Amino acid sequence: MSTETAGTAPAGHATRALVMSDVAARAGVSHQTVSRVVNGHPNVAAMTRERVQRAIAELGYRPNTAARALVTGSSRTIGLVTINVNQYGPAQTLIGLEEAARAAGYSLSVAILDAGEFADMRDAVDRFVAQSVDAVVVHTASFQAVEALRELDPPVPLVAVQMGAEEVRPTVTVGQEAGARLAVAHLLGLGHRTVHHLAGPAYSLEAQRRVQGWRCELLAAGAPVPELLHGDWWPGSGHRTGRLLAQRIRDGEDVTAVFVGNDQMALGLMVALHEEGLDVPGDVSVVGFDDVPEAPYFSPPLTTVRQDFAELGRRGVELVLAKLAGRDTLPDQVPPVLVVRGSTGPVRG
Amino acid sequence: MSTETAGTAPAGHATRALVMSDVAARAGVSHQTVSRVVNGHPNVAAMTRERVQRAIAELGYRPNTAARALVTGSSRTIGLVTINVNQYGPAQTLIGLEEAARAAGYSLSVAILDAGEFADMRDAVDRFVAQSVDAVVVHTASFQAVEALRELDPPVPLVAVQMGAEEVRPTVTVGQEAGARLAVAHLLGLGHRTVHHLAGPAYSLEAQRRVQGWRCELLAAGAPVPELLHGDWWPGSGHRTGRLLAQRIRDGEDVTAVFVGNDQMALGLMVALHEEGLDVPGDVSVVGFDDVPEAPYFSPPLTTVRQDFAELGRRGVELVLAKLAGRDTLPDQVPPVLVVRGSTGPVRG
DNA sequence: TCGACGCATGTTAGCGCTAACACAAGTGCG
DNA sequence: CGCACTTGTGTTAGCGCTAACATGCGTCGA
Repeated sequence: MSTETAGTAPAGHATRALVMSDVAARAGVSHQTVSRVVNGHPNVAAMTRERVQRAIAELGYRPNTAARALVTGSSRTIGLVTINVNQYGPAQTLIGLEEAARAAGYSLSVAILDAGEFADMRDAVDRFVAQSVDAVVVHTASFQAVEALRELDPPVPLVAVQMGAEEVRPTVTVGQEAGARLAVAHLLGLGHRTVHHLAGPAYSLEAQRRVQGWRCELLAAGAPVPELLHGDWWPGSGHRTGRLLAQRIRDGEDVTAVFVGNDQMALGLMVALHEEGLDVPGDVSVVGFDDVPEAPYFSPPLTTVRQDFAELGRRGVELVLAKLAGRDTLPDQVPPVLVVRGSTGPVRG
Repeated sequence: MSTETAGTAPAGHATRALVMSDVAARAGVSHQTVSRVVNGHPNVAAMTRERVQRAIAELGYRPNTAARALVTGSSRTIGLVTINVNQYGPAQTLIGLEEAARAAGYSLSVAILDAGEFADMRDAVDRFVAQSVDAVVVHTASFQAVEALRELDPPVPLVAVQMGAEEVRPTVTVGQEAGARLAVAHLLGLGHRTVHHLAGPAYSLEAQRRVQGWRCELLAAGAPVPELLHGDWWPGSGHRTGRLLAQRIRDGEDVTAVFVGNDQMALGLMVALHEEGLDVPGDVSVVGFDDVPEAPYFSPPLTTVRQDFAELGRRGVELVLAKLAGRDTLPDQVPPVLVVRGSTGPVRG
């Protein structure tokens, strides 16, 4: 038998040009049979299958993704459009997504947008489509991005993650409103007459959702709704707002509790309050949002709303898989959890 | 002339099956001419080129990446193997990489390893090779990962970023030793007799490099080299070490300056020192590493060594492009910078 | 006993693109 | 004025794989 004629590259690891027919030759079958084995088709004799698998293992063969993508139209890749991966949340979500995608046999291709701009978004999605991705996951939460998404109609499933705009598409979100209400309820429960809110930037849907939750909970409790404050997610804006609030307190305004849109701003805010001679939580209670790993080590340790970002990513992939399998899907929500630490306390009698 | 016969999908955005010959038909040329225009070949008449470009624009055509990859063997994609993207540094580097890659017309495909294990690393690189990536960038710094890399010999350029093992391959790093020496020199310059060091985990090459820098600088200054302490990069381990050091100080040990392997551990450490009634920088000066965005808002604001992670990513791509262009490359270093804030001060007289 | 059927496998076509060659028309030079 | 050479364009082959059809053989019910 001329089965072993493929003896040119036995355990090759330097020059790779292994193709399916190399494996076929070694196993003494046709390339199609190798293809069947690789793809798990049922009608292959057990012995043949084994022989082919051995040949694959011995040669270290991997099917060429491009060829496969060309003929099937699928590259077993998911495209991710995201922003601000330097922030804790998006980074964690990325990890969850990649892990779940890989577990399901998909690769992850990423595009990081500078701003959630229409053109960038469209371009990123177009690129992914040209790459024959099987699905696109969008992880951004600006109004612009949502607008851009509405105009888009890619020929592959598109799922949104943490968009704050559940109506748009199949979406997974952490319940932003629910989280905000948790925070506000906690503070009101401690006896605070009302709760101020330092929100994220106006373009952010997530920020807006948290504002809604904050307002609802206040209204539900019959508490007055103070003027809304805006930051940019970064510590510096929290710091500036802290100074501002301290000034207002000196002016006699009744500020005893602040719900801050994320942990980083909460950090800046608490530092500013300290600098102004105010005690947290003695004078002002502070609640953050996210529960970053550093939060327990802020001074004082930050009470915050935990979002399970990695789970968000995982569910995003689940949603993708469901869509690809043709199953119909409902918007999904990961519930937020309030983590009480030292930055909140009863209102000073 | 039957130039306009491709009138089926004029401004299509729903069902996409646009291929090169659609464009060719619309422009009244052969598909090869379209290919030439798309790829910028010189021998195309200006008028023809323009006509084709108009057809492309009108139809919204994008060449199919898979088909291109199949024939050229290049997918204009860079594969990134990375770890711990939830940490500030790797996340920033990812951003820098993606941005630079996209600017150069490359996509970025990512694999995030749970641990820098041999099998995982090999698997990730193999997957990338099967995907016809043009190059692989490895961003991890464990000994295991470096070992795995040594065994690997992928048929595409492989560049390492921040590996702490410059000898292995073309590499870009932030000067870890230089950064550590900066920190130690700063503290010694403030009059501290010696500097303790809370290092990152033992498996980390970066951590080891910083240890080397710390030790060298101490030896060069003729200062005693205290026992090395190890953490795991996270705030909790900094906190535990802070308690430990406080105990030692109570026991009479001479600890007035600590150089900590990253900012997160420095945060935990400072908090523990406070809890134990010690003042920073009054009793103990602390220097971190990384300069995370929160560092200016720690209590006290953290003196730290800034690494330009995004620049690292950008240079990584530069190195890739250089390799692809056949240019030979030297290991590259991004210089670290000491940022002095409030956590360091002169030794208490 | 024989045709219908199922199973294991082989053969062929073609996914959308680029590379290599083919060819017609124009250009320059001895 | 013809030959080499350039320029613009078309035609053909084939990248590595999967889908669809073809084939050959054993099994079973009528």
